[in-house]
Amino acid sequence: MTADTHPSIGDRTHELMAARDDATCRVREILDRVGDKWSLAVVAELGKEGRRFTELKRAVPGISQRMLTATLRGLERDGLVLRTVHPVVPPRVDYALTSLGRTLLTTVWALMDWALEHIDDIDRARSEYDAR
Amino acid sequence: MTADTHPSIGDRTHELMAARDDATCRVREILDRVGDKWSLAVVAELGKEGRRFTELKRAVPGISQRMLTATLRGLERDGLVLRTVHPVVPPRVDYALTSLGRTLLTTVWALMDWALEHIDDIDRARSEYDAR
DNA sequence: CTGCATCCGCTTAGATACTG
DNA sequence: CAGTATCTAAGCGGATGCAG
Repeated sequence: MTADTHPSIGDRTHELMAARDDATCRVREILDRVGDKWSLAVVAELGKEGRRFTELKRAVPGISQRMLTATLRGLERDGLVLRTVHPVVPPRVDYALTSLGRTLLTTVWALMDWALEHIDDIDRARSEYDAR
Repeated sequence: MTADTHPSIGDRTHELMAARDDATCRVREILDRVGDKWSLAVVAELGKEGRRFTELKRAVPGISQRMLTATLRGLERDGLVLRTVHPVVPPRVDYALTSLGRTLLTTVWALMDWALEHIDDIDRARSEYDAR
């Protein structure tokens, strides 16, 4: 299957681009993890402080139980969120960002800054485009 | 940031969190724009240099004509990509990042750095989680 | 309280064929 | 070369009911 049928691009260029292509690929993986509908909101919420399940549900408007559970599971699986179960009745489960999760939060804030800085430009571009 | 020392949810806390909630919301908008399956790869590709349609199709493995068109339209609509049509036969259309698009690229690179730096941690966390 | 199981509609995106 | 149009399959996510 893997036949070298793409000699169109020069070898040197290919090598030089390899690192960045790889990075692009990795970023896709990252975006696949945090780019879904709810992960970012949950991470941002947990960035404020650790929360319980129901607190999170209240804090993230519009999220369903099902999606909150799924989102937390995914984040926990990726080592971004720590889940702590207290063996009491009624059940109590605390969620908090891990150190890895906090480094992500920092990076995400950079994206937030970009968003806040340029959202107006994008909205304007959109309006102009849609006007045609 | 939060001068309020009480962790209870009150009006002041709500106000103080409004800015960050808003930022979270904005980032969701941004992620809705660039967080799809192909936008980032296309932006990264255009970050190297301007490209023609078919060149991009070759440069982004796996993308279909349909999705490349849709992705480029979206990026153009948001003012991130400039589309230049040359009235010649056969048709020639060049795509390039706008200055706004380049600022995004810079931010995306920050995310790339994070990805490259922590992807191993995530993979490890995943493996450990899946082992259970 | 904190989930899991099920059903189901909607959106997304891949494949394919066609056009200027 | 650079798209558009149509069909279809897969997956996301919402609502609801049940359980430990």
